[in-house]
Amino acid sequence: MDFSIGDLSRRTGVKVPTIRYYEKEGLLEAPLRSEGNQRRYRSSDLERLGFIKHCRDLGLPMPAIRDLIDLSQHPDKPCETANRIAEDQLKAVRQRIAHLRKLEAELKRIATSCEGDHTVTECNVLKAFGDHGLCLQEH
Amino acid sequence: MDFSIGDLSRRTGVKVPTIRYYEKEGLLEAPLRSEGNQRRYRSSDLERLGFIKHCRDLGLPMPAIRDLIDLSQHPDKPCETANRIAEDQLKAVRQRIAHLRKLEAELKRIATSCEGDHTVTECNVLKAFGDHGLCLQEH
DNA sequence: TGTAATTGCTATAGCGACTAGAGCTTCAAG
DNA sequence: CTTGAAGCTCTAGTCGCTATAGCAATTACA
Repeated sequence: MDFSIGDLSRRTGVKVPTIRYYEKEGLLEAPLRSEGNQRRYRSSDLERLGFIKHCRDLGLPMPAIRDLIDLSQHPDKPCETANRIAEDQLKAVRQRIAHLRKLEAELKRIATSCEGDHTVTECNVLKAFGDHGLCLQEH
Repeated sequence: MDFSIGDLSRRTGVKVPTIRYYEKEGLLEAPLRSEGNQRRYRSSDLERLGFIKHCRDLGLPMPAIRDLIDLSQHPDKPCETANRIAEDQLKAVRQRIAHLRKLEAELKRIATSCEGDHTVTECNVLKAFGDHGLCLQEH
């Protein structure tokens, strides 16, 4: 019913300094302290931190997480904002995948352009790194 | 035959402060200066900056670019290092794609979990963001 | 109860790769 | 010759942590 910051860390997989950082940034509320000034958390904090962790794992930036937390404090509001955040993040992830796929294609070409042992002067890899014109597509 | 930093910027698409930053970091050599202390570049600098730009566009971190530049200064060395850098980057890109694909799947599920108008209390999107247990796979 | 190991505290600085701003000087065009 | 754009240096900010220093509190075990 009452965890140290280390307990919280072990249970969520979020590192101790990161937990303190989240508190400073206002994602976690400042908890009560022990007589010796150490943080003492309750299970609601554990839940909150788990929420944050999952969101971070999904790639949400901290302002988006803040918005979601604010939203969850107002149970009667419509949940459009949550939907929009999820959709925006999905779009962002898809864009990043598309970009990385292009990079993958170029890097595959570059990495296989230099067969066998060469010296630097004749190295196609170095040439390919230097010359955007050799690329198959924009990236 | 002799460019200002702005010329260099326009020709390569690298922003002016970024060019100065590359110089500070040793990726670009410090160029000669005009009488009024402004940087004057030659076409070799243009080439070098183009190389750096292309590498950055391909996602190479600056230390890898430094290694490639060092390598290109020693034309007689074997080009293994260049090959390794290209392969490492290709591997890294593929890993990131794999990770983002998992995120994409989860976010798709989350973003479509809440049909129609709800209030926050009944919002499946918020629930899904909070609960890793609902995920279809690890991510 | 003593003490040693572990965990906790605050505050500050560093990471990577820029980007923004302040306050000044130089340059190019008309 | 003036005006406005472009250049200069230096510092600080971005994001999401992570590391370090130098302490204080807690816990485990003898």
